[in-house]
Amino acid sequence: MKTRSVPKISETEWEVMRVVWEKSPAKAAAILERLMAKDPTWHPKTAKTLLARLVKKGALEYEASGRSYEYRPLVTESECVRSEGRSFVERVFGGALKPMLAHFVEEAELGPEEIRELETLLRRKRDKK
Amino acid sequence: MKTRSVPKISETEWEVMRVVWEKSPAKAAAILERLMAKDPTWHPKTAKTLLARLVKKGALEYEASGRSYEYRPLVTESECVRSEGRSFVERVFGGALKPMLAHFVEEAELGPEEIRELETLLRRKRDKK
DNA sequence: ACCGTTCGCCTACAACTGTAGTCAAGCAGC
DNA sequence: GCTGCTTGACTACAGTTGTAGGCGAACGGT
Repeated sequence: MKTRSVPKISETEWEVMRVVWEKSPAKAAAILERLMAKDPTWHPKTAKTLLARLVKKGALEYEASGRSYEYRPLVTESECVRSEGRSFVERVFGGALKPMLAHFVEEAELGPEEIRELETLLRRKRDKK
Repeated sequence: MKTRSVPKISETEWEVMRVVWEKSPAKAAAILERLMAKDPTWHPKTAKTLLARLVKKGALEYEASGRSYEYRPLVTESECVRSEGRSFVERVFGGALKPMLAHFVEEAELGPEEIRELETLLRRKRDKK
């Protein structure tokens, strides 16, 4: 699996990307609407600029559809999540995964339900190994 | 515990901060030396600039010691880790902790040793709850 | 006392970010 | 067919980040 390098998605751009992943393919207007639903302070122009930048970065592509564009992702959410995750662990924990997991397990507000799910994941991981 | 807002530490600044946390209090020269030990491409001037910026941001303070400065952190590593962690989960997972943990458990290269430690953490978490 | 070395201070500068305004072209209704 | 709203293209602009250069003061050796 060739990890064709994922473009670096900035903080605000992630917000946009998450909408596009969710509703792809989506028109700018629809994306904006969704963004504003979550956070009414979004300005149309700002969203537009970000879409354009994401296209330039190669994170999105568009296809003209009548008067407007339909955007769709060029990178998958998991790719980006993996990439951001790696960079995060690298930056904050110097690459050490276990301390990172330990930290979050401590921090997290997890219900017993979720804890059990994670335990299952770990067990499977251990066995499969 | 008043979460006096942690200044935003950038990618490269984290590298510097990790050294300072490790060796505090430390003179610029010592910090630079440590940085170069890990990555010889560090330029003295660059490190200096970052130290100054971190001071301006309120992440470090210094105290004159003879001809040079001794730097020491004004924010603890855990504070910063918590803060970065929150922002990361927010940005990439929309705030959902469990999916985040699940992701890393899947991704991670963990030895059976480490898996057991994590299982223990989870168990304790569950019982204590 | 002089000179090179060391430091910190200020400056530079391009790329990237967040945030938004201007402009021109086109479709939509009157 | 003309007018106005929609939409994308281009422009703006300050703040942050990565990377470093120049300058002047002080230190340390000769």
